[in-house]
Amino acid sequence: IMSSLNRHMKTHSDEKPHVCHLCLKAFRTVTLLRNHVNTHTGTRPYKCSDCEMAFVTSGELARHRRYKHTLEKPFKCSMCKYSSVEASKLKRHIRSHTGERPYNCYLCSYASKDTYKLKRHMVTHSVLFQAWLILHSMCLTVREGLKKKKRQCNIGM
DNA sequence: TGTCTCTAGCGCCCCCTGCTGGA
DNA sequence: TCCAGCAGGGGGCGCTAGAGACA
Repeated sequence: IMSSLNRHMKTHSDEKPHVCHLCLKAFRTVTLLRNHVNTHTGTRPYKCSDCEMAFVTSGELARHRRYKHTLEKPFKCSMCKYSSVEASKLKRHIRSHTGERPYNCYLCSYASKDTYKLKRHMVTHSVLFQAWLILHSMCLTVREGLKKKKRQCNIGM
């Protein structure tokens, strides 16, 4: 019990002795640091047994498996038939029942139910909107090119 | 005591769909 | 009527943090 308490107390301190040598970000535990470093190196030790996907953490793999393979959706809406793999998705869904819009645009009366919608909306205010569109279409072009290259590689193998 | 593992949570991006206003 | 722009709803993954389990 005391060791659990001691460990919990550490979460209230800013002590993060484990530092990433690649980006200098600090972490509380070695495991967190290792996971973080894996995101730099692309190391994904948790491989899905049913497809080609691989992940940095076991949690990500478990979630992927629920989304793609087991189709298990433990979070159920009490007001309708909607169910979700993740609690946060259910939370977002419930806002469509309650009408809650916590994310306000500071330039107009628009308010959004989630952060990304607000971000997307903000683009319509921006003088850089056109630039964004150009960049976005360039990104899509590059992505399509990479996909094509990947497909060619797979055919080649 | 340190590490692994699970769960929770926030964030980002994307897709599909429906509505609306202008051509 | 068609089309572009925009917002709503939701799927899927990236990453971090806290806490239980275990060697």
